[in-house]
Amino acid sequence: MHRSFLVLYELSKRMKHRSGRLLISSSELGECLGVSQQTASRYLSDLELGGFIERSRGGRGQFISLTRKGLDVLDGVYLNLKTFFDEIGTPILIKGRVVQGFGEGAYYVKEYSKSLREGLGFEPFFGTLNIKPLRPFPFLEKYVVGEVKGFSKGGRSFGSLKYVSAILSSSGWTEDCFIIIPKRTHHLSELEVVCEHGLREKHGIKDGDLLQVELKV
Amino acid sequence: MHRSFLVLYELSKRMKHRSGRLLISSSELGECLGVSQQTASRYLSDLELGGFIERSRGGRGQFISLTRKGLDVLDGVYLNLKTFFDEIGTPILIKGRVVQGFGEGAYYVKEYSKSLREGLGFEPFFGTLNIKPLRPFPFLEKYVVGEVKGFSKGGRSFGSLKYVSAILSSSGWTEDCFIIIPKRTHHLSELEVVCEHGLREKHGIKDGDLLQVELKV
DNA sequence: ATTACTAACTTTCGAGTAT
DNA sequence: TATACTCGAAAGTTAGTAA
Repeated sequence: MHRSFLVLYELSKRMKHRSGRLLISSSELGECLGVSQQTASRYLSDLELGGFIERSRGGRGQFISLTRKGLDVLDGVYLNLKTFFDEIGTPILIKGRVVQGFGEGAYYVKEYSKSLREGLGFEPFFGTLNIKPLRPFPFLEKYVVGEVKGFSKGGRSFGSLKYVSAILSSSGWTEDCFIIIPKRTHHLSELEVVCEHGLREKHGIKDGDLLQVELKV
Repeated sequence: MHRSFLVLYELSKRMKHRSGRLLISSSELGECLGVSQQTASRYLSDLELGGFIERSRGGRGQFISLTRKGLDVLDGVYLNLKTFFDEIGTPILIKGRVVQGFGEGAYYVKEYSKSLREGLGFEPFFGTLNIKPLRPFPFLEKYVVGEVKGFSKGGRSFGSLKYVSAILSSSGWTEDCFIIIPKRTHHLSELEVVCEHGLREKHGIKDGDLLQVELKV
C-alpha cells in the first residue's frame, strides 16, 4: 500500500463501475486532490508507468481506465474494509485454484511435523496444497490462531510459522484445514494449506481445480 | 482524502472488527508501512491530534482504537469502493434523518424554478428537504443526470447546479425526487432533495424522521 | 485547450538521542 | 524495553514555461 492508492481511489470514485472509462484533465484531478496540475500530471504518469492505469489523450483531458493491477490494489483495500465493517460472523470466503507448489511443502511439513502436531492437534499430511486466489484476499494475520516456533537443524534455519483456521471445500466435500503463514512474510500471494489428509488423493484434486476457503474467525 | 488514510487503513487491517482495539508498537507499525519508527510514531501522534484514533500506552506498545471520525474516513472509502466493485444494478441506498434546512431551500428553488422545470420535467415544490445521512455516503457526481446553468440576478450570482435522480421512501410511501448538488461543492454533508410535491405536508414528515434514498444509477 | 519538463521551493523523513 | 524530540538530508511539490 503506497501513496498511489490515493490517486487510484480518487479516479475510481469518479467512475461508475470498475470496467468504466473516465475523461478527466490533469488540472481537474489536481483540484480533486488538492494539488497542482503539474503534480496531478506526474501522478498519472507514475500510475501509467507502474501499470496501474491506461490512458489516451482526448481533446479535453485524458481517458483513463484501470488495469487488472490497478483494480487489484483497490480490490484488496475493499476486501479488507469489508471484513472490518461487516457484522461479526459474516463468512470470509476466498476462492482460488490449486497450483503446483514448489514441492517444498512436503519437506517443510515433515520438518515442522512435531511442532505442528502439537499445535494443530493432529498429525498433518506430509504435503501442502497451494491455492492461488482469484482475487486479492484480506490480510490474514489478525485471524492467526497459533504459532509454531522456528528452529535450526543441520545448519539450516526454519523460521516461525503462524496458522489460520479454515474450512476448505468444493462441490461435494468439506475439510477442516489450516493456512500456514511464514512469520516474516508481508505479501502472501498464495495460500499454503495443511490438512490431516492427503486431499489430492482423497478428493481427486488436481492443479487448476477451483476450491473455496472459508476462514474460521 | 489525505495521507492519514493510509495509516488508518493499515491499523484497521490488523483489527478484527471496527469496535476492536489493537496493540502495536511504533516500530512494528513502521515496519508494516515501510517507514522508520520515528515516522510511525509521528503518524500516530498526528492521527490522535486529528481525532482519528485514541490511544493509551501499554508495556509493549500502545493500544489503539478508532474514533467515530476515524471510522467515517474508512467507511467513506469502503462505500465508494463498494459501488465501484458491486455488480451494476446493485441498489445504492442512503439512510438519513430529516433536518432543518437553512430555510434557503424555498428561496433557491424559486430562483432556479424555471431552469429546474425544464431539466426535471415538472414544476418543483418550492422548498427542499434536507437529509443528514447516518453514515458517509458515496461520491455522487458520477450519477449526475443533468445540470442547471448558473445566472446572475439583482447583483447576486447563482451558481450552476447538478442533480442526481433518486427514489425517496419511508414506511408506506415512495416518491421520485432529485438530489441537488451545487457545482462547486466538494464535500457534501447533507442531501438536499427537491420533489414535485411538498413532502413535509403530503407525508407528514418532520425533523428527525428516518428516510431512505435510493439512487437511480 | 491540453500535458509535462526543469529548477527552485517546501515538506517530509529518519539518524541520533533524550526521556 | 517504549515514545518522541531536533535538525540535516532526502523526497515531493509547484511556478514558469515549452510543446
